[in-house]
Amino acid sequence: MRRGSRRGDILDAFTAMVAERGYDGTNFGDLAAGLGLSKGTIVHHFGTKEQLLTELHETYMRRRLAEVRVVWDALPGPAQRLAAFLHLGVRYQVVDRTATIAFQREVRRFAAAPGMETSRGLRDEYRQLVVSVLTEGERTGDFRPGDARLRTLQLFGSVHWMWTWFDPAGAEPVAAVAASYVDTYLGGLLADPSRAADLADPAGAVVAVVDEALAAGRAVAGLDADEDVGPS
Amino acid sequence: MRRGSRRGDILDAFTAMVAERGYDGTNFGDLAAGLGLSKGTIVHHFGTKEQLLTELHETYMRRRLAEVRVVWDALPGPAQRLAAFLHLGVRYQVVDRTATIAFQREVRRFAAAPGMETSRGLRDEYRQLVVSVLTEGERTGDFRPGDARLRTLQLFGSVHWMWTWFDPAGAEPVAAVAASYVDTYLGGLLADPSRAADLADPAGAVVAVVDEALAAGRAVAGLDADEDVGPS
DNA sequence: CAGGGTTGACCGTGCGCCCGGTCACACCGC
DNA sequence: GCGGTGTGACCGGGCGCACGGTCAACCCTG
Repeated sequence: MRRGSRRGDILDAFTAMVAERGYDGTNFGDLAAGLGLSKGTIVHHFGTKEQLLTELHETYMRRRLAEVRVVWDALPGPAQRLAAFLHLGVRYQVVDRTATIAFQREVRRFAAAPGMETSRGLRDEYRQLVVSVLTEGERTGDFRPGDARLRTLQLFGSVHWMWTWFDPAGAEPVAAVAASYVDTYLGGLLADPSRAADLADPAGAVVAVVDEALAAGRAVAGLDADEDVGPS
Repeated sequence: MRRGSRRGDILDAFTAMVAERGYDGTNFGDLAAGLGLSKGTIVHHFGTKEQLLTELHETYMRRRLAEVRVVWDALPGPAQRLAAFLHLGVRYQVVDRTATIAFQREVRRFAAAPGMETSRGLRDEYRQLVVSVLTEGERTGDFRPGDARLRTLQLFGSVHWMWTWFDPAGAEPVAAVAASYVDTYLGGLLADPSRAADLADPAGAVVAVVDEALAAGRAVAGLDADEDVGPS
């Protein structure tokens, strides 16, 4: 609505194209053609292709951190918090799908790129939150002792791999995937594994908070519907 | 040492470059320069860049399936087999590192590409083995009931994400990572979680078989040392 | 001398980015 | 109200380059 709606359109289209084709496969020509404007206009707004990517990454991570803040405040215990993180991670395959794919498919490649310091900082912040939840849970005795960093990376891996196979139009609903992941993962961590079922339950308290966080996030972003962009 | 040493050299160099820069970042010019020959020679041997990638993928998957066959024969129970799969998956970050990174960093992108049918078939075969181990283990009562496919994908995810962060020269030895992953994952699956520690143990029976399988695989490939190629 | 291995000049294409310029509009003193 | 001045979105052609791939000729080796 404001000045710069054009800018937003360009970033959105860029995001969609990166999700479909990857960064290298995305070019100004097709992007401009799809938007009905010229290559020069895109350059005018963003300067370089790299800048487009930087903004994509930063806005993405900021949305994620905002959501985490909500669950963090609403859920006290480390077990609930960890379960919520996992539920959230899985939900991104549907909630903010296009951006999620665009972001996840090549994160590693751009992690060390110049100009990406900010977004890398945000990612570190996110990861650190999970690590601290794990160490906290070990301290309280909720979790069996173990390496918090490795466990974090194990969790991140399963979530970051999802864009690879998950089909939002498929038979398997996201909630079911999240439930399965939480059940298995938390089952392996909890000192009392019988608690896992409750934390995984799609109708349980944890998921209720997760839904709330996602709704809040969508409100901030301006309720952009998540279209069904499938990567190629 | 290998038949068509020239061809082998080119494929090895290609693999190393893809691991470092990705497929798009890999070009004939640099590749040829690095090998001390001309672009034309590479084209003469392989025809297209795509062909290089196809061979990389197929040889990679064949090596992996050969290893799996060894553990499959040596280990009877589903719990042991599953643990061995995970140990193997983690070990690839060191054993066949360069090829592993070249393979994993963009698998998804080329999954549906024409000419990749064979390698995709091999990947399906590999995945199906894990799924069948999981269903078998559920039948025998070793594992708690759950969705075998989702659990497989969860496992694959954590393993496929490793190239992203694992540093073979770092303080954390692979065996420790594997132990942690197995302990957590199997702990979440087993009807009797106390069995997990034994399956994860780096000095245990499962790992012994895994080592054997990897040694056998390396013998077939012609004992190429695994250099420390770090992705960028 | 046959034929595979190798060369290096060359081609066509696609892409990121630049740049001179148009146009609509807001703001100004008069 | 009106000419003048500035601003910023947008255009579109094109430069320069890098890359995948071609090709005709050369050089060994058996």
